[in-house]
Amino acid sequence: MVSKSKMEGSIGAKNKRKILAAAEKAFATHGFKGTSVQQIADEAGLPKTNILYYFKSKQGLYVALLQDIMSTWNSRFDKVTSEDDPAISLADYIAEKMTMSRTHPLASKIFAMEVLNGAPYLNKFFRNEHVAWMNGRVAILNSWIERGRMQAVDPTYLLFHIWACTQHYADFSAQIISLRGKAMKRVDFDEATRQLVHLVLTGCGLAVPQKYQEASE
Amino acid sequence: MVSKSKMEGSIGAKNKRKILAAAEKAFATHGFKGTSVQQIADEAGLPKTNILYYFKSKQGLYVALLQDIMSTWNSRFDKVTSEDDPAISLADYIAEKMTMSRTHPLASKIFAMEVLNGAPYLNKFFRNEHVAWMNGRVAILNSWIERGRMQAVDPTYLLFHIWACTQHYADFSAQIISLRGKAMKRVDFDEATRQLVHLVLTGCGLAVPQKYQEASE
DNA sequence: CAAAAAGTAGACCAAACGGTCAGATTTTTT
DNA sequence: AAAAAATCTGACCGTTTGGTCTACTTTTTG
Repeated sequence: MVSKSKMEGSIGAKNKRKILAAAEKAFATHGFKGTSVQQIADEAGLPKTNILYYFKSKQGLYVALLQDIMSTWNSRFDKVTSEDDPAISLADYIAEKMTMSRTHPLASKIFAMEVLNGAPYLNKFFRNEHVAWMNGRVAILNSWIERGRMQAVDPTYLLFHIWACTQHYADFSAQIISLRGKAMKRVDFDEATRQLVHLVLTGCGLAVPQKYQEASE
Repeated sequence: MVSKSKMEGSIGAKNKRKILAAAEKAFATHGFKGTSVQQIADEAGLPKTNILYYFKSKQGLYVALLQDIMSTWNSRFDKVTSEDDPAISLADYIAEKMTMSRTHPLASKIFAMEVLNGAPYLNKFFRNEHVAWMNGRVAILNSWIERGRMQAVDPTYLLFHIWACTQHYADFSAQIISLRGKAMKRVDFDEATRQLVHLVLTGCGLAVPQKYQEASE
């Protein structure tokens, strides 16, 4: 029989997940310094000492949370090739990122705060995996451009702009809610996605795929 | 003779400016909670007690800084009318906001952090002046659309996307520097501006004005 | 079932922090 | 020059915080 002390469903693993969820909520709302271990403990329904038991320190918990967040940021766009259709690939990527902002806004906010503060814990990740990812995607975009499948825009800036717009809906939700007078519902996200897909694809000289033209998919 | 105790160049006014500049730097780098009054004092070259003398409290200083920042965010776009040219008006607005991100990145970061944390000190501003500004600009954009001077895009989402992209260059500079391998210089900002103007204007069915097509203005 | 490992929990501590206070010094006004 | 206002400064204080230590309980293992 498999040892239970290292299983997924063990007490330890369950509590770790509970703590990470509580920490995500607290850090996203008050920042790293603005969050006390006690707050996370209350949110998780556990005594403070237990948090320090499962994670060596507050910083250790934060780093673990950051890694947890980054590991969920995989996308179908990671595996797109020069043979794929530019319009559909980009539109789907934008839609995917918009869904992320709608379903995981806290993760986006924590990432944003980390980068705002100079990304002290992400700089290594940026310089390694992230640069490699970027180079790969830029190469694909350039190959599309060379083959005349899309207009000659700068791939790097294009990706920056896609990230900026999609993440904006999670990171700046407070401003968006104030200005709209109401929160963004599912249908609003769908409409924003269509607007953004139209903006980006038209801006790249691409036709907007059918499913992003009227009703949502 | 005018009383000197209330003049611009008086000791008090000069120190207040010095403190605000130091606070901007510190808050942008470490957040509100992450910044100690002592750090601001050191940065300003003044004893800690003086900071509390000029501003009642740390929070009072933060609010004063926030107001100071918001008061510098005026734009020529505020006064654009239905008679103006959509392409030039939007392109100039984008260029203006990009310049802001290049010359005042700290202000942008503090604003971003405030909104990320739910905008507790800006909600009133959002619900009043900001909503009024928004309504006015949306009306102008809609009038352009009605007259067939630009494509029928949603003005609200369009403005969100412009803000997202332009502010991204200030707020996410750490990520951008890591991915590019080097900081954004003046010429890089000019290129990014051209790319963004092209994306947005083309996406709105507008022709890109001459001065945003090749070399910078 | 007994030993070991994992998890729970209260008491406690040193450091950091925001803020106060009283008094000294400088600048401005009359 | 004297009074008044503004500015400066060190000493000090109550609170909060991250983290440790120790002891107890539960769960897992052999």
